[in-house]
Amino acid sequence: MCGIDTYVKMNEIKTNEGEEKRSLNFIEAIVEKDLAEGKNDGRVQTRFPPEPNGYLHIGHAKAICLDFGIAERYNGVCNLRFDDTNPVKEDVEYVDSIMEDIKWLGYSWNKVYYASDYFQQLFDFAIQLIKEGKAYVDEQSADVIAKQKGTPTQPGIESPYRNRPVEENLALFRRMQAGEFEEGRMILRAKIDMASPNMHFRDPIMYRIIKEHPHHRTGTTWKVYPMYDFAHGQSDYFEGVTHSLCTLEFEVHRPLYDYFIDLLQKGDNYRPRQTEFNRLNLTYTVMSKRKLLQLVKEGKVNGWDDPRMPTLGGLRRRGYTPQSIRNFIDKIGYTKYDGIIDAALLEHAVREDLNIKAQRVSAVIDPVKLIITNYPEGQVEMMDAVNNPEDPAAGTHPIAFSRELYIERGDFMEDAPKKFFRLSPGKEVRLKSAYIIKCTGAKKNDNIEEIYAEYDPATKSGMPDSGRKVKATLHWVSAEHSLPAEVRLYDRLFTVENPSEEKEKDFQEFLNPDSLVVLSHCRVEAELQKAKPFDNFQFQRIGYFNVDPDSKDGKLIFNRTVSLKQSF
RNA sequence: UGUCUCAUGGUGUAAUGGUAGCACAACAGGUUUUGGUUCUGUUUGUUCAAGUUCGAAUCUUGAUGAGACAACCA
Repeated sequence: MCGIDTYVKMNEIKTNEGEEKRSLNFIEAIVEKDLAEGKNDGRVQTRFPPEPNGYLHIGHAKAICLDFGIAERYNGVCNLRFDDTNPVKEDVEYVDSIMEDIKWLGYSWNKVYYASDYFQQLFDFAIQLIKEGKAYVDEQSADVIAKQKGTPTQPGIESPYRNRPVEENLALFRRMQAGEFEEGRMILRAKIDMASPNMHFRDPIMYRIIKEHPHHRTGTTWKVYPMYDFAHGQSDYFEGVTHSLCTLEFEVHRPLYDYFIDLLQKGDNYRPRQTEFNRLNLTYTVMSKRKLLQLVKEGKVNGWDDPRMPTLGGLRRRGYTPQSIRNFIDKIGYTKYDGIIDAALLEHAVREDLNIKAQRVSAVIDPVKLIITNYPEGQVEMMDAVNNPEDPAAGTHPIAFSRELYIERGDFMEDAPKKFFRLSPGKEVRLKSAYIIKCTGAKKNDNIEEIYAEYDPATKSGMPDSGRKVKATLHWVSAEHSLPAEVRLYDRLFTVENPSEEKEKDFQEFLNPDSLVVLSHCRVEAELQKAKPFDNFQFQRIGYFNVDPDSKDGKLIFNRTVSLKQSF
């Protein structure tokens, strides 16, 4: 059995010359060692093996980047294989979405396989094992079998059907496939060791009967379906996978993986090996597919791509770029340590990516009117607004300036404390891309209704006299020339800090009812009329937003990707 | 009274037996037509104990702690 002994010390690894200098993760180290030892004829092949029973989430992205990344790095191939051995849970809808999400992330597979392609081969292999006396048909109920299995600390006991004659097993298994028995009536088990300290060796189930749910690809051809443990390793072997990468919870399955491969292998210079890495855990984030499915089914969210979901579709609608997700995965690395990643790291990754890409536009989320009392009524000036200060080549776009503007309610204070740099009576600020103004007062009626200011014509952006320093710069839109829009600020869907907490309680306790806040009546600059779904923008000083694909004729909806590091 | 796996700042991740580094987070300061960005700096770490060694995060032994495993799920 391998374990720590497969871990390769860095000093045994020689990196190719000219290659960027970065330390190998432990899986790359294993691959390089295998290559150096001439294993598998120098071939590297991986696979990404999702079960088509849900949408891919950020945790899958970690596996995808590894599976495809390893293949890319070592000139190998990575195939997509749908692990569709349980028709009860699976659907073509998921097959399609999974392929789309992988493509969106920027990866392409060599071939698409389905575990169901191997149903005949697996069936034949099962027959072989029965003939060799290594498998038997058990007619006990699930309940009884579970009890006989023992516990992790207590050995199990053997089934009375364990020593059934080979011919009887063979006949029964064939009759199972012929559809002669009801679901749950009997199963095929491997005859291994009911006293093994590894629970998975206590005569694991190889096949069960499923008749009431047709398979999404094979229809009703099959009445018996292989279990994961009897399908996965063999599928790897049939395909020629050399490095079967999976998450830590499959560690205990590896001896069984090896057991079946041993029985299958034909003594060539090839053998698939399973290596486990740590699954992604994110603070505040529920990643369990079962629970995400529940949220969808109970209508707690609007589908799998609801922007509050940690699915790739949800992140996409929220405005995350594929590059930002790949950068994030790259930062967190692969180890065998089961930790929890701070969601701030994911947010940093998208900020970093969007900062260099996103166009800056003006939007006023909570508008209050600002009147420039000394600006001629009816006059309109087109100002040049910088598209992206991080990218001079991005150019500028025009934005209309007029006598009546909107600014953020929060950018004005009647009685400003010392640390408040923005607008208050008697104080000067710059209006971004426009003039320096001085506040002369405000009309109040419970709330501030209008703010008054005078502009200094000599301070127009870009003019010689415009260099005067003021403490703050505000964003604004022209009242007449701006558009109404809807903005959705998403908070965290879950308030759980540690994913292990959710195991203890009903995860719905962690649902945050305020996770979706719709702000209507916001005003955005007219430039945004040109925006297309999924376009990313940085709203000045507010955060990163993307255009929601739900936007309909003229009605703009923006989802917040992430707020700026600090905003006031 | 099981088997397997893991343990490096608050979080994650590096380090041929030889200066414990990087990123995020936090804090402080410079630049700035947005309190953003950017730049600089600061704080915080090898679970414990014994051993081997000139020298241990790294090797050995023993503790301790954490996770996984008892679906006719994957």
